[in-house]
Amino acid sequence: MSDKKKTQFLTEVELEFMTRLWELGRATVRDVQDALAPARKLAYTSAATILRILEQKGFVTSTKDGKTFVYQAVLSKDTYQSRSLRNLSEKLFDNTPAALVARLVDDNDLTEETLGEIRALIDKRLRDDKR
Amino acid sequence: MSDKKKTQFLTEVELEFMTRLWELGRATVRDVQDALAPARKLAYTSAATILRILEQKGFVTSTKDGKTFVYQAVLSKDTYQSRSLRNLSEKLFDNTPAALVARLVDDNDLTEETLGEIRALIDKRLRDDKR
DNA sequence: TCCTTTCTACGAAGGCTTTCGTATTTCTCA
DNA sequence: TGAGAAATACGAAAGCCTTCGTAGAAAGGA
Repeated sequence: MSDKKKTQFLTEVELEFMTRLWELGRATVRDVQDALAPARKLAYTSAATILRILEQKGFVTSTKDGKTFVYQAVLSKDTYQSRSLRNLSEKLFDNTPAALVARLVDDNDLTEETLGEIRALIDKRLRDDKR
Repeated sequence: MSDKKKTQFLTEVELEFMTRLWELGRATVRDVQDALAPARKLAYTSAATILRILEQKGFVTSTKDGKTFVYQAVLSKDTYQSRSLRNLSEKLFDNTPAALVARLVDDNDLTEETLGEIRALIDKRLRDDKR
């Protein structure tokens, strides 16, 4: 009666929590709460609720250690990054990844160094494909 | 008493409408409704409500043509693309655009042709920067 | 003119998100 | 063993999103 698997994407707060879980690996409610930004004062029960919801949605699993739940991400960060990029490309760039990169590199904030890194990535991928 | 300017991002349906407006330029409620996918049956009043909300949020403006409102995007698609990419990079890629591109090019769906296009874009940008 | 069509204005319903409080259970150790 | 600390379970409140219906205004033709 759990995963209805309707929602493919994380809400704002859910992403915040998943980010902590991706960093921490296995973590309790307390661990995650402590890992939030210091300014982010969230009641313990609120943190517990978010993790319970994430489990209902199938994004994390829990095992019990004594009386305490230990949570772990099921959805990997890599997978979610890919999913998010595919979605953005589809919804905002006519399913044209090159257009997405074009917009990214047009951004004035990008340093020449970053651009160089990006080109190196592409070159490597093109070389690897050749094999 | 309008733009509270809290929300920087469009909701799902708002993006759907903005996409039509970006394509149409100036458009009435009826125009936008007609431009939606045929399978997407949305009541006329629903479409009118969405456009009214978009105006409240400052994403579009309207002028009156007779008794009818004509809407037009204030937020450009380019701007919104940049904003969305910056947000994704920040929230999911540790503010590292190169990591975003790395994930994109690791995606198996990308053809060699697309990769070539992307590299050309980077090269052009690097060349332009030199001047 | 007045009837019909088309539009705007507005509110309400239902669902989801975020936050938290209360009640209950479980563990620990003095 | 029993009191206190810490965890879970659950629901409620407030706010936003999406959809639509009703009411009323505006326009135009028979």
